[in-house]
Amino acid sequence: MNYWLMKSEPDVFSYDDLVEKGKAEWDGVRNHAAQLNMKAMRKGDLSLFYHSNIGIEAVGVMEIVEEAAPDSTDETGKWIAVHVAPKEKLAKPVTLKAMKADPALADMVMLRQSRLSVSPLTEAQFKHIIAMSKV
DNA sequence: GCCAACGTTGGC
DNA sequence: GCCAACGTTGGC
Repeated sequence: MNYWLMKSEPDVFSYDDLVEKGKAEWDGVRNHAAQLNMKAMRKGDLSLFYHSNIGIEAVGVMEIVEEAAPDSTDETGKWIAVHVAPKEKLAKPVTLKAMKADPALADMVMLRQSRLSVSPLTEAQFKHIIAMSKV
């Protein structure tokens, strides 16, 4: 099982929007590194849902329910998307500030490459962030 | 194939 | 609104 972190601007698509829909295509990713990460996703993998720009914090956990398939919003046929479903809303959001301040997360890919919209997490990083959300 | 110019993302 | 990081485009 692998762990991921995926970003969305909440005024476009928020975690609550995902909860309302029940299941959604994670489309519109137009970056090769992010695409590679999505291709590596397997059914049952878990991902943090991170709100960029507004909130700037991890707010929930979602599950990959369908592996990479053509992005329905893409007409060129070059890009893929995965489908996700909400799993658990974090009791308390974990802010970027808190993640940056925590030495246990110093190697997080997202912290090192802030513009990457889909990035991997180690199991330890994932569990650490979940623990932070429960304090 | 290199690199300058430009556009976009995302945090502050 | 600004700026850093970084991806893309286009001229050579």
